[in-house]
Amino acid sequence: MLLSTKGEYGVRCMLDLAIHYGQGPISIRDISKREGISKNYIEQLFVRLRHAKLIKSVRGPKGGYLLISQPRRIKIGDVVRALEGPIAAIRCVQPQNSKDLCERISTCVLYILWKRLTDKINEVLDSTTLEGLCREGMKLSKHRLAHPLPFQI
Amino acid sequence: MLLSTKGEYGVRCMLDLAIHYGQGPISIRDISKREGISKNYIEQLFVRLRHAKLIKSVRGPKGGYLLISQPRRIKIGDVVRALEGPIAAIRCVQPQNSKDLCERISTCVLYILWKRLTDKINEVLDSTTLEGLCREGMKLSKHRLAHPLPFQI
DNA sequence: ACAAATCTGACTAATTTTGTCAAGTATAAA
DNA sequence: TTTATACTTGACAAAATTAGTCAGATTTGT
Ligand code: FES
Ligand code: FES
Repeated sequence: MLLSTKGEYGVRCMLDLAIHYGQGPISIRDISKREGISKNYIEQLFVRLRHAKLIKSVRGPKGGYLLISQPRRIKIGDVVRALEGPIAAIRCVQPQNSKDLCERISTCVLYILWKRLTDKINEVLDSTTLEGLCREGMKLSKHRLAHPLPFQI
Repeated sequence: MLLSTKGEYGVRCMLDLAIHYGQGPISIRDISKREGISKNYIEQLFVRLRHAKLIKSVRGPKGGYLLISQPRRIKIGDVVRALEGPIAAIRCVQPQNSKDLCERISTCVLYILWKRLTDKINEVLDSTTLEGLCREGMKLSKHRLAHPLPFQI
């Protein structure tokens, strides 16, 4: 699997924030209820997202989290990378420490393949924004008017 | 990371077999030396590859492993899936057991994204064959004639 | 018989994942 | 000013996965 629950849940939470964009701070408690993800775990994810400057926090009562910029400006790739670290097919394409380095990169035919795959993955993730997902979701929900929310997550 | 060392090393070994295709059985000992991967670990990987009918074995002295079909017939996707199981962006796209299932698939806007990403990944992996890699490798080695092998792994 | 090789299953240390928990700090509202 | 709300931080830990290792059994060419 490319993503762990960190990435999966984190993107879900960011989409939740995007849906409620412009409505003031959204509390973790509310997100937790809607998405069915543990409050404590969301806190952990939001540490990373805040550190990556994708969200900001408001403390105190009526506080919560907000997207730091418009949903149209936030690429899913940014969210995923903030949560999971660099996305790559194998280690040597995005080396994190010295032991990830291959010495034969310049002549390695497989490196070319893994690099091509890595680029494709990031391309897909970076060609989708939170706003794009919101729009797709609204289109989906038009076909199922019974549902109370604008669309399901 | 999309692939663990199982996938990374396994593809390396399969490419090694492809390079020596038509030269009779190749022993794990030789592959281990060339690729710098533990003999014991390669044995484990080859269990999966044999079970997936990608390689066959010849026992006894002068024995070893051979590709079961021509390098042009073997897609990297087949190799990777044999080693790592189904390749997917997140669990619910290729559910392995009941707890991987999401109940909201039909209305989930994120499922659409993860599915698109998963398809793209498999598309890249399935559009490359072992022969393709061999050819690319030979092209690379033409530019570095000093090297003893046809090309480096 | 012997040696070269595959084959099998058990075992394990290290790491990552998937969280939980407790004790803080900041602040808006009463 | 008090209080309740909500973010913040760091520690902790069970479970799963990764990345192998190892011992022994089996097969077979010479
Ligand atoms: S696998 Fe890293 S350079 Fe070949
Ligand atoms: S994440 Fe599985 S259906 Fe939405």
